[in-house]
Formats: sequence, C-alpha cells, structure tokens
Amino acid sequence: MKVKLEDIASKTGYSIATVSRVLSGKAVGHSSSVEKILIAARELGYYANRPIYQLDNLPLEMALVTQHDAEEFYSCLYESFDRVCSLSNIQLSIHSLKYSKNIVSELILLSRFHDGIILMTPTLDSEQYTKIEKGIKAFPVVSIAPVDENVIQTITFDSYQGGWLAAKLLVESGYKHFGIITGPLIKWEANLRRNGYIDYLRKKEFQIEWEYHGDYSFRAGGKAFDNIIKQKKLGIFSSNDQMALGFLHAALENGATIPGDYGIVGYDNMPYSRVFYPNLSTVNTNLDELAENTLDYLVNIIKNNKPKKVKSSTTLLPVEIIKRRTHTYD
Amino acid sequence: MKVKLEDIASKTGYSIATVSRVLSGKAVGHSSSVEKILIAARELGYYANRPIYQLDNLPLEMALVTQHDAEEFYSCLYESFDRVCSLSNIQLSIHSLKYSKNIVSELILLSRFHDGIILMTPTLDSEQYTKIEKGIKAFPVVSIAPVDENVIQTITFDSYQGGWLAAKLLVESGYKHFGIITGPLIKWEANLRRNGYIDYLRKKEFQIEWEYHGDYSFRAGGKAFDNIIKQKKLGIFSSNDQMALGFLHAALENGATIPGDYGIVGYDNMPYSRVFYPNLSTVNTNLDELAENTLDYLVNIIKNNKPKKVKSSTTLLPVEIIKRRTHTYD
DNA sequence: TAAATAATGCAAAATTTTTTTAAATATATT
DNA sequence: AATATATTTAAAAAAATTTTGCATTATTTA
Repeated sequence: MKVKLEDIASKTGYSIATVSRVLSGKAVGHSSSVEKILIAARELGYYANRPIYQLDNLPLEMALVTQHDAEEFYSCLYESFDRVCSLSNIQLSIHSLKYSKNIVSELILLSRFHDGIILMTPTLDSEQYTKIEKGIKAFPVVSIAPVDENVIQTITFDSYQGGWLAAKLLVESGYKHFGIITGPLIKWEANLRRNGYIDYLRKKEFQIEWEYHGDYSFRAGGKAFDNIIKQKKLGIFSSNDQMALGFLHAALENGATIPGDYGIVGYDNMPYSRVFYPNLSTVNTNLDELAENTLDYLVNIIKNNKPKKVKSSTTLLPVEIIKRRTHTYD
Repeated sequence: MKVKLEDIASKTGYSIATVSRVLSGKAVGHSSSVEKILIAARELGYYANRPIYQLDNLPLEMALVTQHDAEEFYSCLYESFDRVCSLSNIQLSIHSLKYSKNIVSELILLSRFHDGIILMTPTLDSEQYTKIEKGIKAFPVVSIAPVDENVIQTITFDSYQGGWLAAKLLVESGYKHFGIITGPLIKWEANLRRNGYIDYLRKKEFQIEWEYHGDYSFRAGGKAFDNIIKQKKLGIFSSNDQMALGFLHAALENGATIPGDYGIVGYDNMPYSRVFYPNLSTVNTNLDELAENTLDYLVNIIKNNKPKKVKSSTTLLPVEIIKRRTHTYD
C-alpha cells in the first residue's frame, strides 16, 4: 500500500494541508506538529519526491550488508552495531548478500530504502567496488572490509598490524620457527594479516617454514594440524580465532601440547577464545569502536548533506595483542 | 525518491502504458514483458495501491525479527535462514528489536516493506503478541519462539521434550542427584526446558536438588559453578550450550572433573560444543528444518493469499539428544 | 487587552501519476 | 500471403495526490 499524506494526516490528527506544508518544508514556525508529522511520515515509510528536511531526532535507517556465515564473529559484529545504533537513534537492518547473483542491483535497491549502507563484503575486489560506486552514485556508503585498491571510503581494522604484532609476540616469546594458517586469500584482510606477519619475521631474519590455507572454519584448523609435520617447536599465527581453536582442538586430541609443541596466536578475540583451554592468545579488534566510527562517518555525511570526497580514504583502526596462554614458550 | 511507472518504463525499455497495464493486471497475454516489468517494479521498490499480482519467480521479501545477542546461536540461526531463503528466491533482512521502545509500531513499519515477518522474540508474552496481531492485522507472520498462550502461528522446537530428553539421558547414565542451570525465565522456552527436565525426573521419583537462574551467557555458567556446593555427584542440565561451557570452564579451572564430579547436558548443539574439551553432550535443534518449515508456511499464506486461521496453532519440531562426553557417569 | 504572529483546516487549484483510447506494429495461424 | 491475434505506443482522459489561497482559531507580544 502506497503511503499518502492522508495516511500521515489521520495518524497525526492534522489535516492533509498541514501535513503537506510540513513535508514540503513550508511550515513557517517550528510548532510541535512539525516534529510529529515528520516522525509519523518516517514511521509510515512515506517517500517524498524531495527529501524530507532534516530533524535531529528523526531516526536514520542504515543497512549493514554482509556475506553472513555461522561464525561467532558475525554475532559479535551485529551486536556492536545493534547497540551503537540504538544509542544514536539509528534503525539498523542486516542483509546478507552471500548468495546474491547481482550485488550491485541489490545495493541499489537497498539504497532506496535506507539513509546509508555499511558494507562488510570482504570477497569483493576493487573492480566490483567500482561498479557499486557507479551504481549508487552519491549515496552514503562506507566499507568496513579492506580491499586491494581503495575505491570507496573504508574504516577497518589494521589487519597488517595485527599480523605484525602476532609475529612480534611469538618472536619475543622465544620461538625460532614459524608457521601460519591463513584465511581464504580471496578475502583481502587475510592477505594483510599474512603480510604483516611475514614482514615482521623477515625484519628479524626469520621466515615461514609452514603455511596452510584455511577458510576461517574450525575444520580448517583441524585440517591444518593434520597437515603439519612435527619437527620443530613452531610458533603459529592463525588468521582467526576459530581456526586457531580448531587447531588447538586437533592438537590436544592427538596428544600434542600447547603451549609446548606449538605456540599459537589467533585473531579477533572472540568470546570463546577466552574460555577455551588453554586460553587463546589473540589479536583484539574493538568492534564497538568500529561501529562508532563507521556510523559517525555516515551520520555526518547524511546530516550535513556533504558530497562524498572524490578520492576516498581508508581509516585503519589499531588492534592490540591479548596475551593469554597459547603464545608462551615453555 | 518515489518510484513512478515512468521509472519502471525507462528501466525496462517499455512505455508507461505497457507498464501500467502489466501492473494493474490488465495485460492480455503472457508476453515476456509481464515478467520483466514485474521484476523491475519489485527491484525498484514500487508500491502500488492494489497489490501487484503474483508471479512465481518474483522474489518475496521477508523480515526476520530478533532480539539480537552476541551469541553463536544467532549466527547459526541467521545462517540457516539465509541459506534456505537463497534456495527459495526469498530476500531476507534481519532486524533486531532488542532495544526497541515500541515493538508494535516497528513491526507495522516492517510489514509495509515486506511480504512476511518471522518473529524470534522470546521475551514477549501473549499480551504483547495480541497487540502485534491487532496492529498488523492480516499480515503474514509466524513466530519461532514459544509463548505462554498462543496468539500467533508458531513453529518452534519442542523445548519441553528437550528438557525431558536431557533428564532421561542423565538418569540413564546413572545419576541420582540433579541440578539445573535455567535460562532467563522471562524467555518462555527456558521455562519449557526446565519443566520437561523436572517432569521426567519426577516421573522417575527424582527431583532437583540445585538450581541456578542464568541469562544464557558464559559468565552465568561460571557463576553457576561458583554457586554450587559440592556434596554429591550431580547431573546438570543447562538451558543452553553457552552456559554449559561456562560451567565446564569454571569447573576445570577449579580442579573439578567432568565427567566425574558433574555430568552436564547442554541445549542447542552449537558448533563450539563439539570442539570444547570435554565434548559437550547436548540437545540438537535442526535450524535448517525450522527455517524450511517457517518459510514454507509463510510462502504458502502469501502465494495462495489465504486468510490466516482464526485460531492459530503451534507446530513443535522434535529435538534430539547428542551423546558426546559430558553426560557420562564415570 | 489589543495587536501581531503563528498554526490550522477547508476547499479549490495545480500537479503528478495512472489508465484508457485508438492506432500502429509485430507475431502467429491458416 | 491473408487474416487474426497479440503487443506496444503516443496522446488524451481520468484519477490520484499534493499544494495553495483564504478564513478561522490559537498563541504570543507589546
């Protein structure tokens, strides 16, 4: 059902004429009717030809677009965004384009019903982002996943630093031999984490002696363990906690000791990594901070009606090492 | 921007007249234009006064409404719905009303932009469901959380049976003394799980000797352990896996043995319960089956334009016991 | 308290959007 | 190839939605 001024009028109790004047920005003063009518229009989902003029406490509608997976990470990501949005009077909706045939056209559709879009689509490359950028034009959008070449405004964690810090921790713990379980390299952040790790090791004149390409799943962690040939005490960086825990699980099940035979550092600092035995050392990313930064950026663009910059930039949020048990060298 | 026939015309390359005829159901034959125009209208988010008539391969838009939490459970739930929707040409969006002040009005708004709503709002009671039912009237909606008194059509897991099976497993394993870590009793399924557990025990002339009210979090599981006074070998049912793992974690940290000092059975069969040491025995719920049933029900209502039944019913999906390690009595 | 200003509703006018008419073109059938 | 049928469009007509003029009522200011 299409929403008419009449619907807003009957919802608010004002006449159609008053509603019309408010929505076309011709209300003279600033009586309470203005606010009531704007809010009612929003609630009913009224779409005007001209954009409705701004009011501070009008809720904004944002879409968080992901490629969802049954990983703890997504629960945590959504939880942060949900909470931060609730504090800023933003209505959040979550959309997974994991199975989408035509991401660009779906994003265009989303842009019709939202004020801003947050993209968490790590498998896309710069070419696809360029298509998106062309498709949605000036629409406010920000990405929270790193990409090979920056096309749209990006706010994301410093994955490279994360890998670097993981290497540093293992080196400082006393390890002399190193391995890595990477994420799927189609996801750019997996490359960055790997590069940071390798670069630190190289600086210290070490190198990777064992590498396994995983897909971020538990099973991959277990398979990584099956793949390893035990010769030396190995310091291992896993591109996420879940694979680290899968590795840990397989190691324990096969009678290996951690720490002892292997040292391991994960990435993400998910709740489970704190509870698993032995407690996982990992790289922490502050999801609340990510959500706050991202939403601030979008709200600023939307409320001030700023044109997007011609050249988009990347903001890298720092990550930190969480030292628990599995990185130690006993 | 409001969508006009003109927009659909220019998108499809047909004239406004043709678009008009198709959308008002007056197209004579069945040329390919009908499908193209209907799909374009949908993609552009066109809202007609009359509902656009049905076409089999028009995607439906469904909203999954939750009260989101940073728990693995939600990742798994969303993953099942996302996958099943992708197979049925359904566009899914996820909305958390955890912080919502006015759930009814938000649902009414959602109903304007979707074809159906799936409610996963376990804290609501029958009174609130009644308000929702009145607010959205004949709109297709189904709940996947049990409630004290059934108001809207419900498809959910047999939580009572889950508690019952957990008790049965512990009794059959040899336990003579029993405890329970409940979920937040404001969530109805937590009551059902508890009742099933207690009723089976009573039938076997046992009773609960220790009870802790948790909130489904890890921490609650740990606190439950702190609360327990060790006297007897206790069989414990935890209302979800996360608290069971929290209990397990605290127990191990404090030198208790499981199985041994305690037997524990969780609920949900989340991925982590399989990987944790010792492997958690738990109650499995088939989320894919839930998603399929729920979506089938909604699609059927929508496509056949059936009126909703006056009396709504509840479908209980069976659950099953997964025997791993923690329920045993060594 | 009177005068000025602001807010509102009714109904007419203006505008936008959709539908229909009538003619042209394309496609299928005999 | 001739005929019938289906599809499409441009333009006119109709319907719908929104805006505006004007009168009335409420509120604020001097």
